Amino acid sequence: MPYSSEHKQKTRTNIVEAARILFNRHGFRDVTIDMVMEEAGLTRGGFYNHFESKEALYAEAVASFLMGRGAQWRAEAGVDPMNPGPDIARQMIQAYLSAEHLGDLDGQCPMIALPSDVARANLKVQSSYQGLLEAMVGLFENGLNMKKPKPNSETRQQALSLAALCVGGMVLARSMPDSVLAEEIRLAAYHAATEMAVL
Amino acid sequence: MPYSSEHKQKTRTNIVEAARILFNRHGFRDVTIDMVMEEAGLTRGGFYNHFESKEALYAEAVASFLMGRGAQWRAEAGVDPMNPGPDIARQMIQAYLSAEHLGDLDGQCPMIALPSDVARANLKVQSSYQGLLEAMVGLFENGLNMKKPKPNSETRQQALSLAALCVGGMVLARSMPDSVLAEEIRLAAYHAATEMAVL
DNA sequence: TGTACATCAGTGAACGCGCGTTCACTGATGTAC
DNA sequence: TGTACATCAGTGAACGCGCGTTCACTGATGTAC
Repeated sequence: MPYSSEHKQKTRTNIVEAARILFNRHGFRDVTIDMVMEEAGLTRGGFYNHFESKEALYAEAVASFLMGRGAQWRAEAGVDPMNPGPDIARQMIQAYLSAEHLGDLDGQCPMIALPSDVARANLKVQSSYQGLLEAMVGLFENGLNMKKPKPNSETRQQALSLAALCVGGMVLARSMPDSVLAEEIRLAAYHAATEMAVL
Repeated sequence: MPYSSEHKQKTRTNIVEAARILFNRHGFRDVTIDMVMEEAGLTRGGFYNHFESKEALYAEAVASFLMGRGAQWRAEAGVDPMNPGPDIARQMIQAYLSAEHLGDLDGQCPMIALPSDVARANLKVQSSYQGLLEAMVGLFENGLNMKKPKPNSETRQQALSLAALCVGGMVLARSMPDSVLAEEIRLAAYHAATEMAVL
C-alpha cells in the first residue's frame, strides 16, 4: 500500500477543516467543491476518493466543530470531570456571547452560522447539528447542577433556555446590518443569560 | 394605458407573496425564479418587468411579512394604541413560541426561516430583516413598559433578550431531527420567556 | 542494496444539467376618433 | 356605438455560465525479490 497509512486520513482531515471554515463563512450552497479542495491544497477530482457527496462532507464539517474549538471550549470551561471549575456555565456563556466570537466568521459555532441551512439539509447533517446542541446543553446542565443542585427537569429546562438565548442572541446579532444594534443584542443576551445562570 | 392601473400592482403583490412562502420553505438559493412565477400563475419571462433581480425580490419578500401575518399579530396583540391589551408581550410570546408556529413552514416568521441566509445576503435584504426585529422588539418594549414601567434602558434590554430567546428557541427547534427534543426546546424557551416577561 | 512492480491518492478534462437573465414577440385592453 | 391603434404585461425560446459529478490517466511511494 503506497502512501503511508496516515496519509489519506490526514488529507481527509484537511478537507473537512477547509470545508468547516468555508461553510461557516458562506453556507452550503455558496461553497463549491473546487473552493474546498483548493483551500485544502488539492484539485477537484480527488474529492470523491474521500467523500460520497457534497452533503456528506457538510455533515462531517458540522460535526467537526465539536473536535476543534468545541473541545477547546469544553477544556477551558473545565468540563474535565477531574477538575470541575466552579463557574462552567458562566464561562461558557461568556465565551459564546463574546464580541470575539461574534466577529469570528471562520471559527464560529455552526449553530450560529448555519441554522437555516441545516433546517433544510438531510438527516445526517441535522444529526451532526443536533450533536452540537446536545453537547452545549449537557455542558450547561453539568455546570448548573454543580453550582446549585435542583430537580433534574428544572436544570434541563434552564439549560435548554440558556442555549436558545445564546444561539438566538448570536444569530440575530450576526444578521443585523447596523453594528450598533448587533452589539446591543449581544450584550442584552449576555446579561440575560448570566442572570439566568445564577437563578 | 392598457390593463387597468391596479393590474400590474396586483400581479407584483402575487409574486412577492408566492416568493415569501417559497423562500421561507426552501431558502434563497433553492428557490428558482421559475418556481416563484409558476406559483404566482405566470411564466418565467415576465419576472423582470417587476423586479430588478432575484435578490431584490428576496428583500421584498422578507419585508412583506410585516404586512401580512406580522400585522395580524400586531393587531391580535392589541398594539393598536387605542386599545392596548394588558398582556401584549405575553400574548406575543405565546403566539411566537407556539407549536402551531413551529409547524407552519409557509407562514412562519422569516427570522426563524432565514437567519443564516440573510446574514450572507446584500444590504437591502438585511435591512428588511432588521425591520422585522425592530418591530418585534418595539412591540415587546411597549408591552413591558405598559405592564410595569421601568427605566427605558432596562426595558429595552429585556425586550432584546426576549427577542433573542424567542427566535433562538424556534431556530433551534426547527433544526432538530428529533422532534421530541425540538418540542422540549420550544417549551423551555416558552416558559423562560414568560418568566422573563413578568420580571 | 537495488530494481521492477503494484497500488491508489491525486489530476484535470469533460459531461450534463439547472438557473439567472435577456430578448423578440404576442395579445389583451384602454383610448382616440 | 364601433373600429383602428398604441401600449405594455406576459410569453417562451435561447444564452451563458457555474457547479456537482465522472472518468481515464499520472506518478509517488511502499513492497517483493
